[in-house]
Amino acid sequence: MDTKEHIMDIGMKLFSEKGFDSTTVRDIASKAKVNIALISYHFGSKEGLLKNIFQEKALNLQFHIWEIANNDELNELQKIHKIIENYADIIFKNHEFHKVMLRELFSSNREETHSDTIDIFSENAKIVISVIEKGIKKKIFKKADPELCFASIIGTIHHLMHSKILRKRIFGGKEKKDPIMEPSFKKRVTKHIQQMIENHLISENNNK
Amino acid sequence: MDTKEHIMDIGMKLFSEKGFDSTTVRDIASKAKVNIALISYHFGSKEGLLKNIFQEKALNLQFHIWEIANNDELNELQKIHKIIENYADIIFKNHEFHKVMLRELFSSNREETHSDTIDIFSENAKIVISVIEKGIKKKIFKKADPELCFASIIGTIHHLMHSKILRKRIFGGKEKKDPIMEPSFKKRVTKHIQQMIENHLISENNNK
DNA sequence: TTTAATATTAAACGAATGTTTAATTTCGCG
DNA sequence: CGCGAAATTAAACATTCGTTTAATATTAAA
Repeated sequence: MDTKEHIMDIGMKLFSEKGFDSTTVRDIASKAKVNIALISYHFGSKEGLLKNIFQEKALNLQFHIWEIANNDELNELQKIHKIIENYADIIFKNHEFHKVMLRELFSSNREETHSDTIDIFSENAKIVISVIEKGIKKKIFKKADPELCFASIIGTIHHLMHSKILRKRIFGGKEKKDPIMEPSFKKRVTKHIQQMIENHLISENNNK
Repeated sequence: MDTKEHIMDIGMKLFSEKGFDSTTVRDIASKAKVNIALISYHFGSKEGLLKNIFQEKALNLQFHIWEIANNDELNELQKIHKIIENYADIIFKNHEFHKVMLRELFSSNREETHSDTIDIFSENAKIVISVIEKGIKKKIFKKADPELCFASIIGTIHHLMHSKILRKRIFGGKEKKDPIMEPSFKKRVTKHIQQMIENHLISENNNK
């Protein structure tokens, strides 16, 4: 049973690096040092492996946004801050699987994983957007574009997750090493997005 | 010679929809209603077709960021605004090819197009970042994270470009149609990013 | 019209893909 | 130990992929 987990681990890594279609079962088998047939044996098929990975890893990627949005002890600004922190936490922690998910979101080659991902994303989007809308209604926030605020929050994180090379080049310092594992980088990203969104939603600088 | 252009057009559309690896030469040939052999005949190979598309379309995607950054008649805030407008203009106008480029950026399966894209992106990044840094030095901008500001600008646009389905769901209104061709949508995106970045870089709300 | 280069076609090619088969090994349990 | 189920293996499988071939059609110039 250890083999199954091992294959899923290697598979996820390769899928996140090269994409599902460009990863062959022979790639996975050789890197995992198991026989090719084991992928079909354990998961039915290559796509079955992907679905298994989704089923197991998607649980780790549950954003508890709904709970934050419905926490009466927080005002809307605090909610947005918490949501941003939560997003960054979870995505950084699961960045490999998250990249697999993003790929499934952006291509529609496999219907099931594609629509699963869409559901997760648009569900979260709706919640965040409604929090911003409520903040605007309460006049805690000034007028803004809630849908695009969400796009900026999630888009910033995605952009940093997506390309390891760009990340190294721009944030890796002189040694050009990948900063994604450093806690300071996650903090830096979180703080930037929080400040940017707060400045945008709160500041008095009401340039129409 | 018309055939060549036609194949490139169909190829770009399919590459942007399904990705290079998942698009077969038979897909392209049947959708373009030409013989399969013509792709190899005209472009040498499937990858040759991609490179040809890059060579032709990348010219349309030249961001004139350098010119904006070195325009002495603009202050740093105006430069940033113009750069954002320029980005949105060009990417919206070439969103299909831009998606192909993003895919090449995010996967490293084809060395040439991959590194080409990296160069374009990191070059632009450096220019935008240096403009923000200069603005901070001049005290036009308050302290901020220039690298992450760039990530937010480009990440917001990318996020909107990348998934047609999410775009329809969130911005398509009740009919759920793709807003990407509507000029009002581009304006809306441009204005949002400009305001957000301005609020972030200018506002007096100096939290932290 | 003739001719040679170019463009297009149908068919086949070899290589690589995901999957299956059948034999073998490993393992848990009486 | 002995036995049956599960795991693993090597080999072959059919299919699909990008590409090539050789024949035909089209074009443009002499």
